[in-house]
Amino acid sequence: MTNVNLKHLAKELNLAVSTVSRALRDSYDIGEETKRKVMALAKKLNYEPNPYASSLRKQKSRTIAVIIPEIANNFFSLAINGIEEIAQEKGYHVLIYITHEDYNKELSIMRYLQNGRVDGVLMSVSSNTDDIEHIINLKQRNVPIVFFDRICENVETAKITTDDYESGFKATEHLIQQGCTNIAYLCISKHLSIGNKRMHGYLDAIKKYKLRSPQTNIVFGSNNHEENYNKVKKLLSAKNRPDGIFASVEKLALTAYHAAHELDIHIPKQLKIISFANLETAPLLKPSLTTITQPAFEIGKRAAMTLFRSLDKKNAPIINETIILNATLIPRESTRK
Amino acid sequence: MTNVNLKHLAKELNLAVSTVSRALRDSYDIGEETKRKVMALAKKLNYEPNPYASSLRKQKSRTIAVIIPEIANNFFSLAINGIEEIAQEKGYHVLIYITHEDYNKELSIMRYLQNGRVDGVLMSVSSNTDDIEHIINLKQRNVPIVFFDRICENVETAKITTDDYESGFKATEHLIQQGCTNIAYLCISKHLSIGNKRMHGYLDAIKKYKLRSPQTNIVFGSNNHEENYNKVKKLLSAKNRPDGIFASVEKLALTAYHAAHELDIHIPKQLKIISFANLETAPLLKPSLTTITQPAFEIGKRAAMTLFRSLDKKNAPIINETIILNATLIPRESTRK
DNA sequence: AAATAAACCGGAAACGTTTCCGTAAAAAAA
DNA sequence: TTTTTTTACGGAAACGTTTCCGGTTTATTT
Repeated sequence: MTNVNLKHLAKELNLAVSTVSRALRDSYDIGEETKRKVMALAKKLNYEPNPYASSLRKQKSRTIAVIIPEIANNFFSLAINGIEEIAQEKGYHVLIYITHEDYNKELSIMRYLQNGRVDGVLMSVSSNTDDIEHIINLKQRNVPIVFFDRICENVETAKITTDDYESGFKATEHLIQQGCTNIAYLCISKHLSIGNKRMHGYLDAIKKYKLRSPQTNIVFGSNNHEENYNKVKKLLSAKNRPDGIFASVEKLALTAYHAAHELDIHIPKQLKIISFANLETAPLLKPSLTTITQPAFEIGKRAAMTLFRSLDKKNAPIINETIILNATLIPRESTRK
Repeated sequence: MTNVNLKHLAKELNLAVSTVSRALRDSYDIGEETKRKVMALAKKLNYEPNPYASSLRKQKSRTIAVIIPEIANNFFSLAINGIEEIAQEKGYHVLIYITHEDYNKELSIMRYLQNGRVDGVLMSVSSNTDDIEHIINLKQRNVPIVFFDRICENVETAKITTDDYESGFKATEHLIQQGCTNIAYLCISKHLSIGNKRMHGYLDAIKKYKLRSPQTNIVFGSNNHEENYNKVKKLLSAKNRPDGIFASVEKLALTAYHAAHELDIHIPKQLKIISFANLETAPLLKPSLTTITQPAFEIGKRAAMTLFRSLDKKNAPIINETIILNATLIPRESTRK
C-alpha cells in the first residue's frame, strides 16, 4: 500500500539510511554481510527507489524527450521504435511530445524541458518553425539536443539525416529516365531543410537534363489535408499537367494517388509517381509505389546513440556533425515505362 | 547557464523563498505589489520550476505512462495521438514504453513505474502475457491503470475497447454474404482477449450459417513475420484452401496479400479478404481492402480522459467499467462478389 | 606497545519545491 | 485606548535520495 522507502528499510534493519543506500548501490565500504541483508529485504519488500528524489539529488533524470511533428506517420513511428530500443537498453525513460506542426506548441514544449526534466532531447522540427531562438535557449541551459531527419542547419549540434539532396536528384532522374518530361514536385513547407534539399536535387536534375523550368510545378502543401488535395487536383487538371510527380513525403503521394484516381489519370501510363515513403504497403498499392525509403529505424537508433554517447561521458559536448544515412530507391510499377 | 531557482529569485528580491513560491502560485496571502514584482522577475529570468523537486514534495508527477506492444502500427500510433492530445491539454507529460510483445519487458517496465514515477498508466497488454500479477501489483501501489484495446478482463478498472465480438461476427457474415463458404481466421495469440472475442464472433457466424467446422482454418501467428508468412502460405496452398480470410490484425492481412500474390491467387475472385485495420492506404491497395476500422484516435482519447477523470479528483478510484466504441465495416474490392 | 591503516557504519547536509506555523505590522472593532 | 482581526510575509520542516565528513572498532605495521 504505502510505498516502501529507504527509511523504511533502515528502521527494519536497525541501520542508518545512508548505510542502506550505499548497500543497495554496492558501495565498497559496506560489509558483505549487511549488503546481503539489505538486498534481501529490498527484494522482499519490492523496493524501488523514488526516481524524483534521486533525480533531484543527482541532478540527472535518466529521461530524454522526443519531439516530433506528428506520429501517425510511418517514418516517425519507426524512428521512435529505434529510439526507444536504445533508450531501454541504456535504462533511460522517454517522454514524447507531438508538435502537430505547430510552432507555438514546439515553443511551449521546450519551455517545459528547460529545468532538468530531461537530460537530453531528440527532435525533428516542426514544418513552420523558421526561427530557432527557443532551441538555442534550451541548448544554453545545458540540455543537449540531437536533430534527426528535420534538422536545424544553424544549430551547432549533431544531426542525423538522409542524403536528401542526392535522393531528390536520383528520384527526379529516375522519373526522367522513365520518360517523364514535365515533372512536378510536392512538399509541405518552405522552411524545412529537408524539403529544400530534396527540392534542390530535383531542380538540379531538371537543369542537368535540360527540361523546361518547373516554376508552376512546385506545390507547397500544408497541414490541411483537404487543401492539399485541392492543390494537387488543380495541378493535375491543368492543360499542361505533369507526367511525373515527385512527392517529398508519403502523405502527398497518397493524395496524388487519390487525385489521379478521381480524375481518371492512369498511373503509370499517364502519370508516374515517386515518393519519399516508409509505407509497408507500398508494394501492395494499385499500382505499387516507387519509393525512396529512408532507414527510419536506423535513424532513430543513431540519433539516440549519439545523444547517449554525450550523456555517458557526463555531458561531454556533442560534436557538431552531420551523420548521413542513405535512403534507397526502390523502383516499382508507379514509374514503369 | 546555471538554472534559476526559487532561492535565486528570493535573494534578488530580498524575499523569503516561501514568499516567492506562493507569489508565483498566486496565493491569497501575498500582496499584489510583491506578486507583480515576483512574476516580473520570474518572467524576465525565464524561471521554470524544477519538476522533480515539485513532484517529490507534492507526491504527484503530472506524468502518465503509455505501455503498448508495438508502435510501428497504425492503430497504436493513432491511439497515442489521441492520448497525447488530451495529456497536453491537461498539462501532463507522457512517457512511452514499448513491450515488443514481450512479457518480461512488460514486467520490468511496470516495476519502474511502481514508485511514483507516474500518476497513472494507459496500457494495451502484450500478446503473450497470461498472468496478471504485475498489473495487480502496480494497482495495489495506488497507480491507476486504464486498459485500451488489448484489455485484461479480470483486472478491476476501466477498459476502453471496441465491439470485438460483434465486429468479428459481422466480418465473417460479410464474407459469407459475399459468397465465401470456407473461411479462415488469422490472429496473433491465444492469450489476447480481443483475439478471442473476434474469434468467437467468427465461430458463431460460421455456426449460424451452418458452414463446416473450421478447425484447421484458424492460424495463430506470432511476432515473427517470416513464420507467419509461411503459415499463411501453407494455408493457401492446401487442397481445400479457404475462399475467404478474416484477419484480426492488419499485419496479417498484408501477409495474406503477399502470399496470395505469390501464389497467384486472385483477390477477390478466388479469395476474399477482410481485416481489422487502420491503414490509410486500404482504399489504394490492389485490390482495395475491406476493413473493420476501429476509432483508434477516439479510443486513445477516451482512455486518457477516463484516467484523468480519476486523477483530477485526487485519485478517486477508477470505476470498473468497459467502454465500447464501435468499429465500422468498410466494404471494398477485396470482398467483392 | 604504540602508531597507523583499514573496514564499516552513522549523522547530516543538500537537491528545489511546497506548506505548515508563527509573527510583526496595519487595520478594524471594542 | 485596548483588544481583536486581518494582511503580508519569514522560518523551517518535509518529500526521498545521495554523498560528504566523520567516528568507532578491528587489523596491521613499526
